[in-house]
Amino acid sequence: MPTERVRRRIPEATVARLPVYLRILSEQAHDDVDSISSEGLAELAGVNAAKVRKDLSYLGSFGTQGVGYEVAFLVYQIRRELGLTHDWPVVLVGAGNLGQALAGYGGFAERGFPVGGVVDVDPVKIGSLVGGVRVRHIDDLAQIVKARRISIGVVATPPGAAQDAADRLVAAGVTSVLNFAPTVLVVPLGINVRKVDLAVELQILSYYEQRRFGASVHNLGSNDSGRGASA
Amino acid sequence: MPTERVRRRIPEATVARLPVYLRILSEQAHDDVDSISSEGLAELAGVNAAKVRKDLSYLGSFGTQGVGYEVAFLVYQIRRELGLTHDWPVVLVGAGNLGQALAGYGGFAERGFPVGGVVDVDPVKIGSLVGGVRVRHIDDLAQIVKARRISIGVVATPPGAAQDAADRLVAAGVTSVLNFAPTVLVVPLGINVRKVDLAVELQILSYYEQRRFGASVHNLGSNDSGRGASA
DNA sequence: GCGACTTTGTGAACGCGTGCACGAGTGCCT
DNA sequence: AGGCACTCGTGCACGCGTTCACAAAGTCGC
Repeated sequence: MPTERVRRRIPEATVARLPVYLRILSEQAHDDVDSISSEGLAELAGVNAAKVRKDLSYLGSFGTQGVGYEVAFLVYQIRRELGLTHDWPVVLVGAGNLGQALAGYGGFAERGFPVGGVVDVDPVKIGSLVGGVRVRHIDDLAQIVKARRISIGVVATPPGAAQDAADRLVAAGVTSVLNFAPTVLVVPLGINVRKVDLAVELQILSYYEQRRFGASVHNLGSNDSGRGASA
Repeated sequence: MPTERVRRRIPEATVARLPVYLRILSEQAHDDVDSISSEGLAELAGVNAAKVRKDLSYLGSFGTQGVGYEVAFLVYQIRRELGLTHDWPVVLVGAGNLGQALAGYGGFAERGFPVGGVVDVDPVKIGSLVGGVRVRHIDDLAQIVKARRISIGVVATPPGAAQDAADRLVAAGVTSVLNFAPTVLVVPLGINVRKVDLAVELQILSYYEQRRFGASVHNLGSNDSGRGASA
């Protein structure tokens, strides 16, 4: 451990939960709560208390036995670990129905991900304002990415154009992609992709709904889909 | 195994992949491909071939050794397993920015999840058309759910109203909830909840972006975020 | 028909994440 | 000062999902 301390690898499952803890803790801080136990945080997050403690232990030993965690300090530590100490401008590819909603959502900038640019291929859309940002041609992508030092791209195109959008984003220098198109993106090694797919989510729900009646009563009783709280 | 054959439990991870397989297979069928190997399907889905075979084996033994799987037949079987042999109308709570985009998206109805109703609390929005559906007051929720036999609800409200929306959905008889609000929903046992949270996804990407530079070069090389294909 | 080739289905090993249980540290009350 | 109640951090065992590897089974060419 020289100047920069060597950080241990954090399990992916834990990384996925940290943002949830962060949001809850931020709310608690806003409500002037200054201390919280793993039990309390666990209940608000809908998970096991032991899991909360183990998750937080990956960041360091920040709790005080007999008391709990100092909310403000935890917020700071999680934000630091998630890299949220500075903004991450994103570039949005696709100014259609979904793209406009995302740009206009506002929750982006608020949480540290301002829309640094919106591009599209459709000449009709270019020049129009979407979420306060002027839509530019997709050929300007590389320029926008470099000028604003953007490393996260959001794909909100129709399925057929998604792979091309991803290719252009990667070519432009983006290293993380959030994909809203119902398409499997193929990207070079080292590029991080996450997907948000409404149809998939609905079809998963459909499976459990169908199973609710299709199987025997015995199965229904032991159905694991009945986790009390979820998010 | 009497009249209805007893179906073995399918792992949650597999259930989450089946919709992806289904989409790819549907595309292949549309392109007049009538046979596909686990290897071929795996490449298109960005996963391991063995995983594809094991996933499909939960549905039954549908492949032919030396040949592969008949695309049309697989499509039928997966659709049946996911409960997609009939439509699942959904009710949308919240006719704001996101709600309108979702209703207008079109991909819902196309994939078997027609918008059977849209409700909101805002008197200004009630009566307006969103995605071809007239917005009604949230007090009509139970009536809509019962009339259309809806079992899936979509929460697209601001965070503060999400829990109330979920409570009303459950009270109205909905048994599956898709939550777009950045809130942990607490629901009774037996109710299935899935979440779609943009901020969480972006923050996860942020973590790996930050880690790309923060840690040592050694860590960078063995960074598991570099999975080649993803979706 | 028969042999070489292809591909499935699955047993088995491995690795990761979850949850339990408990030692150890901290604050509070008497 | 001492005891008690509370809570963290973590070692450990368990279970689930992934991956490998291979026998079984089918196809294709000759």
